[in-house]
Amino acid sequence: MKQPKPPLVVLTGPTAVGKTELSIRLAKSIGGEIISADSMQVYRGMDIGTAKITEEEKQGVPHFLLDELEPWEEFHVVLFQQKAKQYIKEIYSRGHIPVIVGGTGFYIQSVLYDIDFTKEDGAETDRKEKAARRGTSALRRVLEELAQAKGAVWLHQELERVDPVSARQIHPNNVKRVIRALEYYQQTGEPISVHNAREREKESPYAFCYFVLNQERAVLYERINRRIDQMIEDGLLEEVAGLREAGCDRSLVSMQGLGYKEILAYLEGECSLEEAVYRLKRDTRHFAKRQLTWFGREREVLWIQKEAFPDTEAILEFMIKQIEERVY
RNA sequence: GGCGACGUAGCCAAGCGGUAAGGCGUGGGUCUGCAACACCCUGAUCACCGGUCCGAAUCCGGUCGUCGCCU
Repeated sequence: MKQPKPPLVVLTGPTAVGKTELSIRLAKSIGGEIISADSMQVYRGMDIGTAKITEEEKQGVPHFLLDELEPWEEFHVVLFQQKAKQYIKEIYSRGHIPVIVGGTGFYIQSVLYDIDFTKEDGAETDRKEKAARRGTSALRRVLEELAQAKGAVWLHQELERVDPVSARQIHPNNVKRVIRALEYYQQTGEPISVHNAREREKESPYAFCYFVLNQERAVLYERINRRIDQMIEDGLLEEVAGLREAGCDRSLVSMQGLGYKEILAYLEGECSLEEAVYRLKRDTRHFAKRQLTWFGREREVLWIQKEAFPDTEAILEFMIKQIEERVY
């Protein structure tokens, strides 16, 4: 007799496609509680630039992983996964269905396939460094310095030596990933390519529905452009200026978020406001495109092409039907 | 009407006789502890016609177009 898998609903899609609004309607009709899978909305005080849902818009639906950290705290997949799993458990205990909503595909993947991040001891050994250096491990720092001093090609050759499979998969210029692979190998003695291959085979522990809301590219881009103009009107400049006064600078992961790094560049006199807005729009469009490629390679995804439905009601109906078939 | 400048991919733009740099945008892709990150791939025969030359985007002539100045 096999245990029935617990239910899980995922609603994602490129930025500005309209996930938030739909998520509330969905959660209300299936008795769901929402877990945000968004690497920037976890931060307090970053509201306008992340297009965070307001209290009012939540309409009483519980939300998690929103406003849980200060902008100078670190956040990454592993943390996300830990917290999300905890919340999922709690939601089950209330007899509700967890609905993961957000555009960070990597985060979604980490819980959906319960990717194993525990092999490494990095998190332990770094603890004392963490406070000072934003969680950058000593080993990682050494590798970063080596990359700086000896160059990307040299570093890549080091990887070639210990993990030729990864070396072939990671472009030499992608220093960040080369470092990660090297770091993994040095900490575990196992090539990360072996780990990745293993994790990739995993079957999800959940009975899930993975919805990707999408719409015609041109329309989406238009929405993005408009949304950014709106953010400026709503006071994005003030929001970023406030964070800056609070001591946030561009070295913070949070300040690398779209809308923050561009406006910070403007506030620091690096470019005109017009230029900053132009870059922000462009980078956001690029981001949406990258999100779509990501979802395109995920398995078992249910695409919802907006223009194929007459209205939101019809989309909701489709989603509920899918959930009934697959999740219960 | 006259004089001058210019006309290179969707846009910006180098080249100035030897067989088309680069940037941006666009499109595609990678990603398993920084992921709203990082990274990779992606296009033209040079307005048109004729001439000179072994060879022309590059020189000459003409046509068309754009811009500026002048009457």
